[in-house]
Order: sequence, then structure tokens, then C-alpha cells
Amino acid sequence: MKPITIVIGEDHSLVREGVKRILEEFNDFQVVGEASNGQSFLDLIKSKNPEIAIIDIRMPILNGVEVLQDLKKNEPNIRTRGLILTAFADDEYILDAMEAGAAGYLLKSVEPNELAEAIRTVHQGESVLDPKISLRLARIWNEKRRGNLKKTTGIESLSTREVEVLKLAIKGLRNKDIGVELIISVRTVEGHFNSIFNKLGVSSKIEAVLLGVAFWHNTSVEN
Amino acid sequence: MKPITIVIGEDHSLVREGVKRILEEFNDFQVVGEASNGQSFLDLIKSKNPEIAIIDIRMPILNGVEVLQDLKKNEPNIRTRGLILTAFADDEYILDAMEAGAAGYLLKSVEPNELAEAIRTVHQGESVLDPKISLRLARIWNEKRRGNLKKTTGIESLSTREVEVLKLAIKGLRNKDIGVELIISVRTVEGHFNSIFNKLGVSSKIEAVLLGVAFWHNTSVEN
DNA sequence: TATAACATAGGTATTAATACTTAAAAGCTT
DNA sequence: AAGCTTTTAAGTATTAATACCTATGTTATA
Repeated sequence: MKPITIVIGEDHSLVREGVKRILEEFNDFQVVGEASNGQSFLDLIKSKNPEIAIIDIRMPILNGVEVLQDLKKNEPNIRTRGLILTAFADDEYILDAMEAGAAGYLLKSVEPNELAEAIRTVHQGESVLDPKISLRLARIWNEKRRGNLKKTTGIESLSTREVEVLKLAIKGLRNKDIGVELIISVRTVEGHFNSIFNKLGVSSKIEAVLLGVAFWHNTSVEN
Repeated sequence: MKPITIVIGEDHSLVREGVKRILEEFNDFQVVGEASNGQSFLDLIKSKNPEIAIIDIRMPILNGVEVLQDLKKNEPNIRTRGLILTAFADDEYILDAMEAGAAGYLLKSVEPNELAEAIRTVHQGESVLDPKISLRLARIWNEKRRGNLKKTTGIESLSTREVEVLKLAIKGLRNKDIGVELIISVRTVEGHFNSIFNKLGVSSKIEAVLLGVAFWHNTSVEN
């Protein structure tokens, strides 16, 4: 029986080497390459054409999602299946990764055996999603598909336009510039912020921005 | 020759198991235990009394620094040497960890051989510090010892009062409330922000707050 | 001791942001 | 078709923030 060929993209050497050793203990896997940044990882996948690519999202130069997007866009012949393996359950990344064609999304808290099972599942053409994040994904998924559904809490209750506005604020833009960016009036931007404040239960842009940052960045599942 | 006894505290199974396998390849190391949260890690150290404890900072229940602090405070007989191994170069943690008696501070981007060398060095009674963060630590160290020194870049160039002001802004307070909190006039707060803007090269509180958040929270060295 | 940075704060002027109201077209859901 | 949320945006009023400048006492450092 031929082993499943795997490449690993992960910028932390220790994690990368560790995962490699874990996988090598299973005799149906063969690690055929590893990379420590997104660009060289992309090159690696193109040259080795492995069956499975284990992808860390946070990598220098190109992140894991961008690697997947590039493959989807430019390399229709590459049939490597991407399995995201990350420390964070970052909502945006989850959705982007799935849309970019990721076959699975796992957290680094999975056990070695679970990882092995996930690889085999993905190799057989199915998808895997870490139970810890499937609920979260379901919510975003519905939101995106139906436009909007009954929201529950905070950031997730914002409309798409409100999210756009808030994200620009998180980049440091002031209302006027947000308006220019989105080609709408400052007054409209102000109006959006008014809704945002109400939905988030805050009363200043800074508070809203802080909630946004906490939600979209370093959202550890443990917290 | 007796191997060096090691325990590992790390909440991500995959990383924990990976590090364990890496260490087991060296015949002068012996992993005698592992834990996935701070509390059980603390218990493990007390019961196994290993020579080296490899500690992830971000763990559930108790974080790595708290584990070290507890040992220092309550267990003078435990002579385990703590080696911090983390994905982030979080300034506050670095300093706290060193003060709590950490014998070393490494990033997960070290190579397996470097980790092994670090363990041996620490075992011989010396300290190790990842080169990527030693510069940063030196700066904080001086700052803390001498009160304040010539700062160079960004956040680190802020005076203590300016840091206080900015941190309150990061909690979402507006200038008036920051003044109330610090018992100074709003005008003074404004003045401080003026200096902060100049030092950080920005022109709004939101930008300053964002820089502060990036600096004090999830400050990945790679970015 | 002299210089520099800090922390304090007021003056003045301008711009930005927030609060609240109203309104109208667009797109869904029921 | 009626009802709902979005997205757009203006009116009006008030508060907050930013940009300058000046000034004074303190503290630290060369």
C-alpha cells in the first residue's frame, strides 16, 4: 500500500518538526517536504504535488489562506488537499479557508490520532472540521448564505456593511476617510457607527474597535 | 550517564507530543511527564521534581508565569529549572517570567538542536534567552531598573505616564474619564496624547490604541 | 550646574465624533 | 402585500478630540 504523501507548512520549527515526527510514526504517511513560510510552501506544493498539505494559517510572506487561494486560482492541476492546522479559531480565516478550498480545519489541540484520522478522511475526499469550531462556523455560514439570520451576540450581529465600516476603523481610518474608501457620505458612516454602537452596547469608536480587534484577531478558543 | 529529566507543560496536544518526540531523539533527555493545563502541570512538577520544566505561557487555568510564581513562592525545595517555550514575545510575560525565576525563554521558532542546547545550558545552571527577544528584554530591563532610559522606537519611547494614559484609552475610557482616573485635568491628558501621537507617528487615539494593543497583546515576533 | 525630558495645565481655534430624528429606496421574509 | 432590516443621507445640537503655543515646577542626567 502506497503511503499518503504530505507536506507541512508551519513557521515554528519546533511545531513543524514535531508534527513531522508524529506523522512519521504512522506507516501510511510520508512527509515529502516542509516549509517555514507561505511562499516557499506554495513552491513546495507545486513541485512535489503531494496528496495532503498541512497548513498553518499564520506564516510569513503569505499566510495559509493565501496559499490556498493561489492554488485554487492558478493551479487547477494541483489536486493537493489542504488541511488547516492552527492555534486559533479565527472566524474570518475559517470561512476564507473553506471558501479557498480547504478540506479541513483543525486546532493544534487535537491529539496525534485525531490528526491521523483527519488526514485519512480528507484523503478519501471528505472534509473535517474541528468540533470546537464547527458550531461557530455554522453560525457564520448561515449568516453569509442567507444574508443575515437571527444574530446573537455582539460583533456577529453587525450587518455586512457595518462590518466593513468597523474594519476600516480598525485600520485607523477616521470617518471621513472611511466614507471616501466606501464611496459614501460621512453622515452615512456616522449612521453606521450609531447602529454599531447600539448593537455592541458601547458608546465610542475606540470601544467598538477594541471589540472588533478582540473578535477578529488572536481569538483563542480557550478563552 | 543519567539523562536529564524533563516535564512538558503545553495545552496544544500536537505541539506537546511533537516536542516530546523531538526530545526523545536525544539520548541525554528523558521526558517524565506532560500536562495540558497550568494546574496539573504544577502538580506534576511537585510530584516528579524534574530537572527541567518546559513551559508554554498560554495555558488554561494557570498560565506558565503563574506556575513559576507559585513554585518560587511555595516550593523552595523544588529545584526544577523552568524553560519558557512560547509562540509570542510578549514583553510583559518575558519580564514576569524572568522575575519569577525562569531559567530561559525560547520561541517556538527555534530548531530542535537549539532547544536541546538550551536545555543543556539551563541544566548546567546558566540562562538562555532567544536572540530574537534578548534585545527587547534588555530595553525593558533597563527601563524597569533605572525608571526610564533613552527609548528608541514606538511604544517603548513612551514615558511611564504616557503609557498609563494609553493603557486607560485601551480600556475604552475617553479623555475626561482618563483624567478622572489619574486625577489630572483633561487638558493634561490631551497634552499626553499629543506627545504620544508625536512619538508614535500617528494622529489619532484609535491608531495609538491599535499600536498599543499590538504591542501589549499577541505580539508575534514574526510580524 | 545646566540641559533635557516629564508632568502639569491653561488659551484658542478647528475638526471630528456622538446623539437623536427623519426619510427614502432596496431587498428579504412571512 | 405588508413588514422587516439595510443602506443611504441629511438636519441639528452637543460633546470630544486635535493642533498649536505657552508656562511652571520637578526630576534626572551629563
